[in-house]
Amino acid sequence: MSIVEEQGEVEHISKCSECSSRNLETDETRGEIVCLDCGLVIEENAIDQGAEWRVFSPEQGDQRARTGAPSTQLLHDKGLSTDIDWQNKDYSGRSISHSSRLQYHRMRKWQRRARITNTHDRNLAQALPEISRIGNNLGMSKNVQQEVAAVYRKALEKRLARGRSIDALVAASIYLVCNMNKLGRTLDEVSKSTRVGRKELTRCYKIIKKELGIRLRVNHPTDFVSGFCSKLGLPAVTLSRTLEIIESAERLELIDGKSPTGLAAAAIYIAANQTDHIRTQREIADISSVTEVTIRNRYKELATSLVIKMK
DNA sequence: AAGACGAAAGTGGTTGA
DNA sequence: TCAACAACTTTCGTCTT
Repeated sequence: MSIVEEQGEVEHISKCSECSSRNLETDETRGEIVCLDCGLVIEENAIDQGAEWRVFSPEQGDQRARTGAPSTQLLHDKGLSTDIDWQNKDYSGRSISHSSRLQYHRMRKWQRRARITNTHDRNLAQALPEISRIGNNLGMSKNVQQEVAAVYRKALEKRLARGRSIDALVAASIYLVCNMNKLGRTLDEVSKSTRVGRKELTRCYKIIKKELGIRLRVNHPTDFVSGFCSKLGLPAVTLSRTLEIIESAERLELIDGKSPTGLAAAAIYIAANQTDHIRTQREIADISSVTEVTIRNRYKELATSLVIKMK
């Protein structure tokens, strides 16, 4: 047995809690662990605990290892500033004299002040914890949160914070990164967990996207399918049937101009019906942020074009 | 009674002049 | 900047199971 196995990995998930299958897949950009047999999302905010560099031999490991935590976008100074220890001890652990103590006290005070100097830093110091908080709330991995922080920094450099609330800019950065990584988070989800209204959110989102010159592929219905199926507790058969339906819809050019969430919801409605895991239009509407009416219209359209008979 | 259906009116976003 | 337009939502009465 190797050393790694002996130590064991804390809380390592090896089995699906639903069907006990060991056929699991880890999606690191999404921060999700998914069961390939029943489609259940077992872990939503998995954190990538590995090192960010790769090692092919023990010597390389020694060479590449370094002291301190890796630099992070999630601290306003990227975790690179100096800390003055709070204990009044010298390097060998002995207490220091009264006059030195006063001197260190003054140094600590100025160090604290010097860290956050300008409005730029102050803004970051407020925004970055917010990104972590909301990111965790939405089940985003640390990697993705870092990406959000990087986008936010760029937005700040372009002076986009002028006259806008920090909250709105944070929310927009989050939504943008979600779209960049095809994480399938809806506008509503982001809006709800950030206290930023839809209108303000889309406004900021567009501005950042334009100013940073970010081009995105338009959201595709398939981006939402696994998330929706999981929320509805649907098995893998239904999931794959849904994907088939969307694929054929795409061939018949029924996709363009329609909302991807609506299409995903309708395809799921049909697939659930066909695979005997029936869900009502209401149930699907609730989790997909589209109305029953839209699901109805879409699924009627799909059913007639694809010649599908419902039970 | 629950779920599905469809009509009608209203809303917000996109496009093109 | 404004009007036209398609997609979508809300609301509500009716039908089906």
